[in-house]
Amino acid sequence: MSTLHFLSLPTTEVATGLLGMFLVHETADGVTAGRIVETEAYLWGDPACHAYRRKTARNATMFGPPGFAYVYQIYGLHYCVNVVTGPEGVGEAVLIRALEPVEGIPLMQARRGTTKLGDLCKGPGRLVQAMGINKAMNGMSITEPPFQVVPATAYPAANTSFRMVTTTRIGITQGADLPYRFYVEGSPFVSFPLRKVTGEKK
DNA sequence: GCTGGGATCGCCT
DNA sequence: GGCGATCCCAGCG
Repeated sequence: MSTLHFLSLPTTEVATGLLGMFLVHETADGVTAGRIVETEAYLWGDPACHAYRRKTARNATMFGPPGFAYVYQIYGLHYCVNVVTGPEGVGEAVLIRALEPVEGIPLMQARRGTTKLGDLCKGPGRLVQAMGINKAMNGMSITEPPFQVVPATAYPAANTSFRMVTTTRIGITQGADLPYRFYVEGSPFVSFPLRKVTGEKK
């Protein structure tokens, strides 16, 4: 199954399936890559979803076809990156919340201003900074270079089995009880391991 | 045309 | 664990 085909699956399947896959960004400064260890799904009809009310200039990317990056600014100073899912016309996406640093760690350290491995990509704003993602990348394809999601098979050394934990999402007020957050059990790179756990599988 | 709130982070205690 | 930084835009008028 191609990456684009995978990203065309229902949003919660994409959110869970992205765990263990890799996010790769090639820039003039070098390549950075990380294993996705934490995601959140934002669905149609979900009050926490940016596309809940209607299509606007800010959330327009979410209404486009799947396989593109939705980058937005939060709290005036941080950025978050999502993978757009759902068919064109439907505003759904998966927020990437944490990565395990895999490639280009010195570059991540320089961008983040810290050498501590556990602080490089733990949290949506941090991973955006570590990967060199910026708001100009809103609407960019996330299935081909220089910015792409790649299957775990691309990094066999880091392709280890894991169990998935399902919890409620972080930092939202609307839809706070919905079980749409997923992470790799036991990973030290997950942003908030302790949270209301609603399920576990895989 | 104004106002308030938000899918966060880092520094302080 | 608490709080300040700081900006885009939706909602209302």
